Amino acid sequence: MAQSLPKDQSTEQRILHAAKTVFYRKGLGGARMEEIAREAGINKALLHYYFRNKEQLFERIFLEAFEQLLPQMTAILAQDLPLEQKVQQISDFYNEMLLETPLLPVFVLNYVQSDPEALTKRMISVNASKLMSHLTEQLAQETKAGRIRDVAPQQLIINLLALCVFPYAMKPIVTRLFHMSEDDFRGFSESRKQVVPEVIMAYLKP
Amino acid sequence: MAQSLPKDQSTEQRILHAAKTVFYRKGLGGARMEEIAREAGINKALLHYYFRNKEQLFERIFLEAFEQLLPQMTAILAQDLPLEQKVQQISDFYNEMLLETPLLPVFVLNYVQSDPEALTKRMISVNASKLMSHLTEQLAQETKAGRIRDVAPQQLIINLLALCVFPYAMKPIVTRLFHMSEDDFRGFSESRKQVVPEVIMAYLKP
DNA sequence: GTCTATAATTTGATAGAC
DNA sequence: GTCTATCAAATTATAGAC
Repeated sequence: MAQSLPKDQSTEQRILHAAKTVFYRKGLGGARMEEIAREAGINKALLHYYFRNKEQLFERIFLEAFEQLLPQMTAILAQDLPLEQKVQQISDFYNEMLLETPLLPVFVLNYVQSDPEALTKRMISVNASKLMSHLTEQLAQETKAGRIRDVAPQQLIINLLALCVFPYAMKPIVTRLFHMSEDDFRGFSESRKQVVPEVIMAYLKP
Repeated sequence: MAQSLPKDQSTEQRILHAAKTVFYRKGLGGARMEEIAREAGINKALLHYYFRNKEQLFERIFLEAFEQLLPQMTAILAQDLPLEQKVQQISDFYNEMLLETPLLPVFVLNYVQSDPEALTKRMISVNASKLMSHLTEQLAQETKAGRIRDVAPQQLIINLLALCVFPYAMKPIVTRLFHMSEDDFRGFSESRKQVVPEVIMAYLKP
């Protein structure tokens, strides 16, 4: 615990940061403990001293990543706000977060796809029942008031998530396809903040 | 299971099919040659007899997968058709193809993300210049004619691809989130064929 | 073409000194 | 807490018989 460096990160913190870097890029199967250790500036033995094994270290990284993906959207949707504001908040949140962590979506999706029990064994219940009923009710009200047309809540959620997340999942392809520099992509990301709500609200327009 | 069937697939075909199954699910790093051999009903030695090493086998699978992702859309967009029909064709194509091969998107995206040179070293030029100029012109015409509003071609392409592909990239999460059976998901996929063009055309509406 | 057996590496994990 | 050295298991790849 007693770390000599006052302002520097603790060894555990550096390990977690290194693990994130390597796991995000290579996945569980492709990542090497050796590489994580090197990235953290230590050796394998010390890595195993902090985290008994690879699985345990991965678990830590994966859960934190997953938490940033779905729950954030459900949290915003659960608020008591006009629909349009929710959509804007979600768009802002994802586009800002994923500009900083563009590897996160594919990292999560890849592991979920590779391990059929990735979600079940962690009781990631994705407690959507309450959320869905809340959203369904809000949509019904807005529809009744004639402010939006009648659409399925599931389709809305999927569309919203797709428009927010997918551009980052394909970042390497997007940048190559459109000959974007890192700066270009930042501008693109910024523009998505407006485009996503535009698309969603146009879709909802009566 | 002796494979003495005359019209049955050749050994090479069965290997490729097995490799697809395993690579799609586990990725390059997570896949085991042993598992591919078992899936193909042969042993490792014979696997190496047909494909010298893992990389070479993977290359074959990856390139075929990538070809199904982007080029199909560009091919449809390059046709001489009204915009709305193109969008519908693209929606139909992806939703039908990905219902059968839902693991494909994450497989491709994961490898592209894991290897920074995945695209460059294969001169996957993604020759979009010609496509982009063609699409840009069509959008300009439709805009001038007052049939659609003025939107950036890049945003349109990304939106279209996101709406088509992302639901399958998140299939495990979607099914869990909405408590869908395989049959439910088939219905969901079918409904996407209409939803995607609805969203896109609403976005384009003046 | 297909197999068994085995070589050659890689890699996750541990032992033990400091 | 951190390191060096090393083990044990897993995994890719090859040799050689049939």
